[in-house]
Amino acid sequence: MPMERKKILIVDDEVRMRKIVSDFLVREGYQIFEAGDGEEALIQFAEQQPDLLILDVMMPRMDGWQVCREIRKQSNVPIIMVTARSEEIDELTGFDLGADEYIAKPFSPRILVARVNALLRRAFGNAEESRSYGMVRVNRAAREVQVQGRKVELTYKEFELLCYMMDNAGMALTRGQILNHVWNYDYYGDERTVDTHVKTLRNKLGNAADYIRTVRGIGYKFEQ
Amino acid sequence: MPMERKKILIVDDEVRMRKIVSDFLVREGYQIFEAGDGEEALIQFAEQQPDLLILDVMMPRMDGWQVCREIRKQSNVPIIMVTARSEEIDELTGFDLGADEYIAKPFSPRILVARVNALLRRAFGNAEESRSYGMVRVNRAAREVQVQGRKVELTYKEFELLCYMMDNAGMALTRGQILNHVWNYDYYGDERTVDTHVKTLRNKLGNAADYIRTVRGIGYKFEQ
DNA sequence: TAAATTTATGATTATTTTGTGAAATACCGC
DNA sequence: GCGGTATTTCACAAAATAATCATAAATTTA
Repeated sequence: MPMERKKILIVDDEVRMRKIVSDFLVREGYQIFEAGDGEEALIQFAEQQPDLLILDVMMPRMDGWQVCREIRKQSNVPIIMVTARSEEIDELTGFDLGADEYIAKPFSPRILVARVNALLRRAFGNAEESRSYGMVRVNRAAREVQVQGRKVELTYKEFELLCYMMDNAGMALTRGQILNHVWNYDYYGDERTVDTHVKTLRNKLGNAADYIRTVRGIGYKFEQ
Repeated sequence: MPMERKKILIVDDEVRMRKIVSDFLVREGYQIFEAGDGEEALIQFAEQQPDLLILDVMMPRMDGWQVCREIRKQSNVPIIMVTARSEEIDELTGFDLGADEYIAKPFSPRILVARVNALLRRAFGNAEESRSYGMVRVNRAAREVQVQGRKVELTYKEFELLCYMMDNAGMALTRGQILNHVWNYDYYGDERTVDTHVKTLRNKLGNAADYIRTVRGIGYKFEQ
C-alpha cells in the first residue's frame, strides 16, 4: 500500500452523489477533492494533481467524455467513468477511449472502492521514486529526466515514450505496440510518427541517445 | 510448438465489436481469429488452437458461459469473459466458472490489452524468455542471438529463419516449407533465395554454422 | 571418371526500411 | 485571436536488407 494519502477528484453535478462517494473513500483513507462540472474539474485537476479521477458521464455543458479526453491530453492518470445504465449500450458504439474503468449507476460503494483500490495499486504499485538505467535517471512523479546528472526537458509524448521503453527495457517493441501504449489507444494515424518522436527523444538524450536501438523490421528497443 | 505470435480467438456476435478489439490486438502483435457464435467458436478453437479466448457472455443460442464450460472440458487455455453489466461480474466473484478474467462492457482497450498481456505472460511465463540449443541462445522478445556467449547481429529474415529452423529442430525442411513459414505464403520468388539466407546465417553463426545441415535433395535441417 | 544434379558463393541489382528536415496541423496559455 | 510549443504528416536521401543470377564447388549417379 502506498505511503502518502492518494488524492482523488470526484466530478459529478449532483452534490448528494459526490457526498456519498466521498464519504466512502474518505473512510478508506483517501483525500478527496470535488468538482461540480467539467470546467471546474479541469481547474481542480491542474491545481490538485489528483492520483485518480471519478468522472460522471452525464453533466451539463461539458460532459464526462469531454473532460476525459481533455485530461488525457496531458496525463495518464487513472480515470473511472460513471455511466447511467441506459447510456451504457449507446456508449458501446463510441467505445470511448481513455478511461480505465467504467461503472454503471447505480453502483454499490463496495464495487467502487474495490475498483479504486485496484486502479491505484496498478498505477502506483511498482512506481519507485526514480529509476536509473545507465546514465539515464527518470523520476516519474516529478516527470523529470536526467542524463549524466544533467536535467533534460522532455515533452509529454517524449516522456511517455521513454517510460514505456524503459518499462520494457531489453524487449524489441513494434511501432504498433508503442502506439498502443504511449498514444492511449486512440490514435489511428501513421506509424512513422513513432520514428519522429524517437528522433527528437534521441536528440534530447544526448550521450544516451543510442540506448534507444533500432531493431530493423520490428521497431525499437531500449537497452543500456 | 509455440510459435512467436500468440493466437487469440475473439467470440462475439457483434461484428463491429470484434473488429475494434481485433484492431488493437493486431497492433499489439497478436494473431486474431474470430467467431460470431458459440458453435463457430468451438470449431475455431479446435482448428486454430488459440492461446487465449475472449468470450462475450451474451450471444444468441449458445451463450458465453456454455462455450466456456465446453472449452474447459478439453483445455486450460486462458479465457477472458466479457459481460455487459458490471454487477454481473460482482455477483459472480467467488464462483469458479472457469474463466480467468472478467471485463465489463463497455471497457477500454487499454484494460483489455493489459489483461491479455498479463494473462498470456502468466500462462506462458517468461520461461520462454530465451532458449538454448547447444552453443546457440535465442531471446525472441529481445530479438537477440548469442553464440558461445558472443552476441550475433542478425537481420529480420535471418532471425526468422533461425527461429523457424530451431522450432523444428531435427526435422528436414524443404525450401518450400521454409518459404511458406519465414516468407509469406504468397511468396512466389526463387527457392534459391533460401540458400542465400542460409549462407549469410551460417556466416554469422560462426562456430555454430553447421548446426544448419544441408539435406541434399530436400533442404536444410537444424541439428545441434 | 565423366556427366548430371544440387548446393555454395560472390557480385549485382532491387526493394524495404529508417533517419531527417521541413511543412502542416493541433494545441495551449494569454 | 495570437504567438509559441508540441505533434503529426510527408517526402526524400541514406542505409540496410533482400532477391536474383551466374558461376564455382561439391556430391551423386551412371
